[in-house]
Amino acid sequence: MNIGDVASRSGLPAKTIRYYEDIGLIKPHRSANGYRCFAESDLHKLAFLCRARALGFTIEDCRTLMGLYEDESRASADVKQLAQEHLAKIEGKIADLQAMRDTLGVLIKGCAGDSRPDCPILKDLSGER
Amino acid sequence: MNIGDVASRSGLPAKTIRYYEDIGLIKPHRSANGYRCFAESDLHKLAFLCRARALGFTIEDCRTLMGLYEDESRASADVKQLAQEHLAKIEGKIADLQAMRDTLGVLIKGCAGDSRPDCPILKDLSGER
DNA sequence: CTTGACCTTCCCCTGACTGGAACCCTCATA
DNA sequence: TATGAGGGTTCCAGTCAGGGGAAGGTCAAG
Repeated sequence: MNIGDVASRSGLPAKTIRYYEDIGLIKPHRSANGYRCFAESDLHKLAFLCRARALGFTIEDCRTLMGLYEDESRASADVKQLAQEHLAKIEGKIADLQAMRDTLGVLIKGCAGDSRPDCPILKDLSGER
Repeated sequence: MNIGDVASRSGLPAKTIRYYEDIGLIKPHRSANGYRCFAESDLHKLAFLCRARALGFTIEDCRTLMGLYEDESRASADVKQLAQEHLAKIEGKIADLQAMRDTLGVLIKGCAGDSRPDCPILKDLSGER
């Protein structure tokens, strides 16, 4: 398969696939004309990466996960720990964003949103209370 | 004030303050020795920026917000609209992260987390069902 | 033979900083 | 007077995960 084929079948842009080769996540062969030549196993890896990235794992996490996936003698505890640490980070981000949302919601609610200049949003940002 | 003073009083690292000058958000004067020389109004702006960034506004949003803050004839509707657009983005991010959290939570729950290799997390990532 | 779709490498760009090197300024102390 | 600590300055490079686009090679169809 050429890169366009694996791109459409894996759901990843060709640019991203080249980048993943660059950083050593996949190692496709080359045809005589210099084109990358992807095996089914490469496609499988790319789909794996696509799903892991969609779950928010970093590239380095993905590298580790692929290593665990290919290691027949892995312990599921190692995978679970990685996933739990990632989950904790996601929950931290959610909490941060929710705090922003709550503050912003209050400010927006208090703002008339008309043609007058008086605005509690700017008042808050400027430190007035 | 020197940069160290405004850094501790505004809550922003000195590096960040230099960066904000670089991109034109603030324009401190210079002393004879070449040091940046900050007025109270600069400190006020930096604190404004610090709070706006903490609410997740982008630098470009902050630039707009500062402009509105300094424009005595602004309409609060303009501020409100910016804030509402930002709120919508935050809510989108929260929804994305919650979806990740939920999926990840299910996978983690199903993983024994012991020394055996069998792992539903890897199974899911690899596309098996 | 040409056209258009595909592929290649290469380099720069993103946001919002952060780290570090190399150097300058000021003040207190030995 | 030398020196050392603790400010400050500029500039360069790196972060993360790719995206955009240029310049050029390859291939199948008409």
